[in-house]
Amino acid sequence: MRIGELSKRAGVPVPTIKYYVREGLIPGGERIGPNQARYGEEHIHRLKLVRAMVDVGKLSVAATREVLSAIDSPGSSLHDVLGIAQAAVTPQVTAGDRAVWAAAEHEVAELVRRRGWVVKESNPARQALAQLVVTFRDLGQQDLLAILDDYASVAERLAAAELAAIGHREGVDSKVEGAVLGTVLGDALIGAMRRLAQADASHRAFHTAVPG
Amino acid sequence: MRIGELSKRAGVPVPTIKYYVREGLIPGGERIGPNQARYGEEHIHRLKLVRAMVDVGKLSVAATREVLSAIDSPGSSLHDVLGIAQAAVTPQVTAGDRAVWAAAEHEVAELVRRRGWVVKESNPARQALAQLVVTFRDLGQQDLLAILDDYASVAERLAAAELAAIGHREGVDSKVEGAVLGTVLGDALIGAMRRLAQADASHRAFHTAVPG
DNA sequence: AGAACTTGGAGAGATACACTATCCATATGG
DNA sequence: CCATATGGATAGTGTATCTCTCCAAGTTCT
Repeated sequence: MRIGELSKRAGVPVPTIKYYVREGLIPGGERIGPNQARYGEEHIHRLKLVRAMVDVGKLSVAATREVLSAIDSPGSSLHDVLGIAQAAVTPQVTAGDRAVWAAAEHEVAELVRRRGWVVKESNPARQALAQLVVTFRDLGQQDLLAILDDYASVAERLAAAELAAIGHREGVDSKVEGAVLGTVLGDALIGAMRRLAQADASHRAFHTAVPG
Repeated sequence: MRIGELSKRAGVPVPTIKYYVREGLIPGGERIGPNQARYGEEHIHRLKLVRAMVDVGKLSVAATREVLSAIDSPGSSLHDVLGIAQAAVTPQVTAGDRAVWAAAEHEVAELVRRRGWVVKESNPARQALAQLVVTFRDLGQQDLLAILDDYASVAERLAAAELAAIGHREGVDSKVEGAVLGTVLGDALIGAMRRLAQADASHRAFHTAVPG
């Protein structure tokens, strides 16, 4: 198939496909002439994958490229690919006050220890969580930090469920893709779900309690 | 205090403060002359609030303005403010295939019914979730949708914990701010937590299982 | 008092990102 | 055969978030 058909079937404009090829997100077509190339089904899937990460998962094009190249690299394990995907979706934090920051990092380390989690010191999610802790404190919302453990136990359950679902699959490639998509799209998924549950909880608390 | 001191104490550059005032995120100082204005402690807090939403919560300046004006408006209830905050953090979806889309929306409605949740038809989280469902399907990851109910029950628990924590507070303003920050920063919080738990789960599954 | 600096306000410029548009020398297809 | 499509490269667009510059009017230092 040529680029026009690829564009139609994947629902992506031709110039955008060219852009993605330039940026290294998808491989170019198989060259069959000086200005002709052929594309296959795998290009369609790859294109959908890119759109899922960029549009739905809100990854930048650069982050998407990193995740995809991790998926592509043949030598890396599922665990490694997951680490790269996590790094790509975790925003870098902006540093703040030294002492406050150190305290927050220690608090995160303490939580990890309490849970019995094995997490590398270098995992960027540590800093991300520490920044949240600092932010809540700084805004006088320290009482909300009491539910950190609720978040932790819930996260544990989600991770287990996700990994179990992926474990049922056959083939490493399929597992890798599932794990990465779980990481990238899972944020949006739990976010949307949280909002539905929150709307319901808020409804219960503030409407049914006030009859007439 | 003048703008220079405000800048130092809040950790925000002077031009950025001016920009935020222009954009209506923070009120201007109390005018005490043709080119003099005075700022108070409340400006510091407001500025920190803005930075938390923009930097940590990744809200756009426009979305931040909407959330803040909801907080400011005296007539609205906690439930209303929560709805506005939710709308601000929920990304608008890009439409796709009609039939597939309707099926996904129905699936979401079914989940909501199964859970016994009371959620408005207009809640944007419905579309967001439907888009996720469509995306997973489109990528051949429909088996991952089996854990939707896990996500739902977990979300329920989080919403309850959050509302309970806020319920302990005194004063409506304090509750409102807590609820909004829970909504806006909660996404980042569960995201970071999920990554830590996932790293641990992945470690367990793929490292301890392979001795030597 | 005079010099140097700061302020408020507004418009212009800078930077980054993710596309789009244009061009042109080939190919293709009805 | 000739309008249309293609691949590849370069340039341009739109959006968002600052950041810079300017100026007249204060303020602070000495």
